[in-house]
Amino acid sequence: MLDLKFIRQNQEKVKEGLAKKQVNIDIDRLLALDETRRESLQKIESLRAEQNKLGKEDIVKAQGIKAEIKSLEPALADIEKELNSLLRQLPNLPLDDVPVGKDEKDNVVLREEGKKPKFDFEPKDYLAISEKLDLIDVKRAAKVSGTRFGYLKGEAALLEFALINLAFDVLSKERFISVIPPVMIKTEMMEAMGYIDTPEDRAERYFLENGKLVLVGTSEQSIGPMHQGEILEEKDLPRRYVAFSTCFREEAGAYGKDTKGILRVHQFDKVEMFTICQPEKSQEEHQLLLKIEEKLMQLLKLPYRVVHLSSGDISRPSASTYDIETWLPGQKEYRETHSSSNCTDFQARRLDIRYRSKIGVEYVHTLNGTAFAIGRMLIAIIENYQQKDGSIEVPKVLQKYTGFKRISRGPTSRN
RNA sequence: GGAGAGGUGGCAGAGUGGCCGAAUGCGAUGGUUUUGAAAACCAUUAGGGUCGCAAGACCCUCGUGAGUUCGAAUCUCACCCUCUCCGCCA
Repeated sequence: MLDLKFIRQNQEKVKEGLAKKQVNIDIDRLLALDETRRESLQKIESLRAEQNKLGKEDIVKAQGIKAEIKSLEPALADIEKELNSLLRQLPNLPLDDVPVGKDEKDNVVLREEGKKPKFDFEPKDYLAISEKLDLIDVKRAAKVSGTRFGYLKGEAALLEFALINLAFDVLSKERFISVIPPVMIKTEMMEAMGYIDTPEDRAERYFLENGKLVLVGTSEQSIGPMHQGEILEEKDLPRRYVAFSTCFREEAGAYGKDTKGILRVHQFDKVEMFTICQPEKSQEEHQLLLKIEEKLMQLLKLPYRVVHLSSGDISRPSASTYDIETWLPGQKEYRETHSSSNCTDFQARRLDIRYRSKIGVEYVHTLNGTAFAIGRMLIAIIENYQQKDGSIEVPKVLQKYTGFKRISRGPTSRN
């Protein structure tokens, strides 16, 4: 949510920002409503003041004022309803350094890092490799759950635990607080996080039958509301969390896209970072999250590139987003594996998370970033670490967690 | 799932129709004292909104929402949450 006062005082800036985000909302209508609201409010408040002053001195007159207030209130309520609904529809505005553009085609590649592996054979696609080694079973998953599901089996399952352990080890050292959060949250919390404001957004969520709960699409949605309604002390900031959770996504807008394998599935596990900080520190914090993501990639020795998303491609709550795309030699392209966003005070306003500084009480900024999205990391590891003989080498940093160095057919093969 | 108790400021806790945005204690902040600290003492200390250049004035908020009343933390209803006991259960 944007600050109404800010909108009032920066009309052109807001309109510009909305245009950059490819969103069309009538700001003039919003401002007109705001104007009427304040007029109406003044009238009602002065009546109330009069009523309060009267006390029990003139009960008949007080009754008259009461009736008058009652007659004015419905109009105000209507105005506020429309005003709030308009306010809710506004996305966060992009920061100044965000590349202006329509969609993902306008994203800007900032840099490429790591060495792409060289093969003296034609590298295979992760599905082909993992089918042979019986690591990923999408056929049986389709039988049991439908399309866009998968079973991770054998070493793939163990590799997931290794990745989780690596992420938690690295992030604990950075003083992140480890969390395993609920994956079902109240719809009002999902709303406060800014993920069900539009019909398209709603279609992406799994709402539970009881109507009160919704499955998270990322643990960010569960961690953010932890501090809902709280006023934090400045000395407790930044507050950094690392959370592991399963994530659930309808992938409603993705018909026909990435239908094979486990690149885009309804359910996957993810280690996610979420931090809360002072407004003036959020850009720096965003760089920290990105740096940690890159560090994790470097530990795995995976080739990747960093992309600054264009204004038209970033999510509603975000003011600036960097993606990390990892090189997949089997598919000969970079695919998104990480995403980190600075949501500034957008979520904090709706969640009502503030902090107390010397100057006063102010809204915090919230940020989130992927540590590891497990499925996609498995894909990246399998394709980058594949060997000529069809086996997969385990990245060195993970070996101490897995206990094995190579995944190949042999005594471990299963049915 | 059944029975009972309860939700008040940063925390603890009083308050059962106007004198209450709210006693008291703790904490926090500033000050006095001290070589420094502690202790003691003094002062300040909820959030939001409207108007205003400002000083300030006024309005709203005691889990949430509706209601009764000239007037609600206090009475009524609904909902949410927490705790205790019983049942069930990984």
